[in-house]
Amino acid sequence: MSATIRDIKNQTGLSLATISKYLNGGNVLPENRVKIEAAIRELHYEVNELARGLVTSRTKTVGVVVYAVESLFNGTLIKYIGKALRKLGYGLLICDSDNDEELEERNIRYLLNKKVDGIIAVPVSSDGAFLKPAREADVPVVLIDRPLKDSSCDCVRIDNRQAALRAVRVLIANGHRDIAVISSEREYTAYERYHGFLEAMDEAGLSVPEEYICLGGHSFEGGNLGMKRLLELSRKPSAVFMTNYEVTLGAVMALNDSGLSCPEDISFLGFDDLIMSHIIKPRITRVVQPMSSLGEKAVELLLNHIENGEELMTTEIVLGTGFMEGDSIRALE
Amino acid sequence: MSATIRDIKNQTGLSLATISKYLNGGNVLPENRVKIEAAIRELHYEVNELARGLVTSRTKTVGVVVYAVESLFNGTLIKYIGKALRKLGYGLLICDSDNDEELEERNIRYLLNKKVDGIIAVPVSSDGAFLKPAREADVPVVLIDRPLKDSSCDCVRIDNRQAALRAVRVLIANGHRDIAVISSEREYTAYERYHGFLEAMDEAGLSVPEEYICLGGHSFEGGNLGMKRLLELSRKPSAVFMTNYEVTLGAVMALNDSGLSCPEDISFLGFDDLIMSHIIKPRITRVVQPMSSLGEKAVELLLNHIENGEELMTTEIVLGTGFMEGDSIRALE
DNA sequence: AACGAAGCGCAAAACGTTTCGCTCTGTTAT
DNA sequence: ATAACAGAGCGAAACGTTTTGCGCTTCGTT
Repeated sequence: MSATIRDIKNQTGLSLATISKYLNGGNVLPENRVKIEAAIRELHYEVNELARGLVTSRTKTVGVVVYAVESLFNGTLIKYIGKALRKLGYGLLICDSDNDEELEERNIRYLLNKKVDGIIAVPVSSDGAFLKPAREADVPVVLIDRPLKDSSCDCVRIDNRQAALRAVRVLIANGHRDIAVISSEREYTAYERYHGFLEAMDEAGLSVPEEYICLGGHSFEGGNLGMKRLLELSRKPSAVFMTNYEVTLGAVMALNDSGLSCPEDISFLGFDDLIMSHIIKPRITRVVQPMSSLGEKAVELLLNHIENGEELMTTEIVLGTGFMEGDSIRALE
Repeated sequence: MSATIRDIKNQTGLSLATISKYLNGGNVLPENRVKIEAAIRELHYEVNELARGLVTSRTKTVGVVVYAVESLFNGTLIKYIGKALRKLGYGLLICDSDNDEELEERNIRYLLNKKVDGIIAVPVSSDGAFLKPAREADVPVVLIDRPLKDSSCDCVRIDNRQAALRAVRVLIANGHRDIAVISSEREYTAYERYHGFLEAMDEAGLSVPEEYICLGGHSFEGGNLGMKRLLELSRKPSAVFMTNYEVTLGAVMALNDSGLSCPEDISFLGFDDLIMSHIIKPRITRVVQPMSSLGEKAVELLLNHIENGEELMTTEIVLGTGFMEGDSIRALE
């Protein structure tokens, strides 16, 4: 069908080795370079990556495993990862784990079978077992957003606890004392942000009544139900901290249903700055993650392993977060 | 590193051909089958897809090109496409065209170079030029959502015009006469839905004043600005039809900013049933697309081409739409 | 008992690259 | 002038599969 390196050989009279050398950036005599380039243009030659991969055992493809591909957080991440990867000539093979640990492990195996050069994951599991096949095959892995329990894998993330701590301080500085939190204990990010909240409260000498703590899951439902519960309390909090995008949305919806309004009746502090945050009224004051950097740094880290084979030790990159002021926090007295 | 078919050969004493035949589902003597299976288990053998691909020129990988990977519509589609594909042993290589026709064409070329067996696209372009390289390489393509101008490529989509027509009829049946539309003329889907709207109005003998027609783009901004303009009119419409998800969101936000409310002051008819629709209050009455079927049918169609080489003629699958009642339409008697 | 067909196995040739070890040419340092 | 050496090219062997054509058995039929 399409031209092969052998056709170039026939056309130029050079050997396969020389042409291959040219293709891979080696030095060839200027006259030969000209010949080869002419032949390539003429025959529309393109390297067959499959054949190349077979001998180099490198496919210029990385696998990306996410817990849910339709989540905006992951979609945004995938966009940046893809962009960075393509710039370097790599493609990305996507796998959706559907929040299922078993599927996640199968995905890893699948990608290894496809001979990806590396894997980037936003994992479901926090326990490294699912990465065992990758380690055995010596394929580098970089995690985003969620490190392993034992930190035994490279990871790019934010300092969730610190980000939450600082944000909650703002709430306190605005005079709020009765602050509730809607989060979860299961997911790593949720747990950290929740504990950042507790730390801020503790630091300010404020106590958090049991009923102000809603750990119903880092999901739309979690946020929705949590908020409903809070609004039914006889002594309502003056402010609520919601620890991710979905929870924030769910909570906003619950508020809308209740007839109360923000920030008049209750103040909101949210997390993540994805599309929705702009359209909701009032604009939620929130912690924002550096989405593009998360993706780019992960790619950078992974390619260091792939191309330079850096095996030194596992590195963890912690990026700074931003804070976006909205109109959802009312200053008390 | 890992075991090859040659190791199986040594272990079993059979020839490569026999083992290969077994691997590909051919008939082998029961005793040999047992030997091979034992060896495979023992050596943890797995087919090297690269080598297989080199000789069969099939990679069991399909390329997916979308105009924007972070869009919820595409993310949802990718989830279903991926699921269907994996069931059949195929993987998916994702490319984001970033709404850029030139990048879209480069993406196609890239995928061909990666030797994908087929391509599924939610295209930016409506002109088939970008598919030329795929046609030349004889790689099947299936489009989703947006057919080509000349219908020269397989496509899975809904009947946009019909869906809009029916939906707008509901508005009219509720007593609305002064109906505005926020849409676009550039994108195929927008254009069709807009014309479905016009058809419904025409059918009912209603005229649409110029200023009720906002064609500012199928985007969040388009919806937002369109709605703002409508709300500034001295004679406001009693209802507005918004022709996709982003437009709907933008319009809802504009309404929120205005102090008016839905459905008391104005009625809404939206399009697409993605997460957001649930959290917005009031719940928008809307047209819903069969997201999972769109993805699954596209995969089915593509695999027909890949595995059976069906070349008959281009087929177009048109799926039915649903209608989700919300509380955003006020009945004017 | 002979014969053709069917079933199964084998060796070898592909697929399109990269890489290894070698030769050749020409240049620099002694 | 010569030894040493760097630069560039070459042929051949690899990478791990599938596929093709052919030969051997075995079985059922006449």
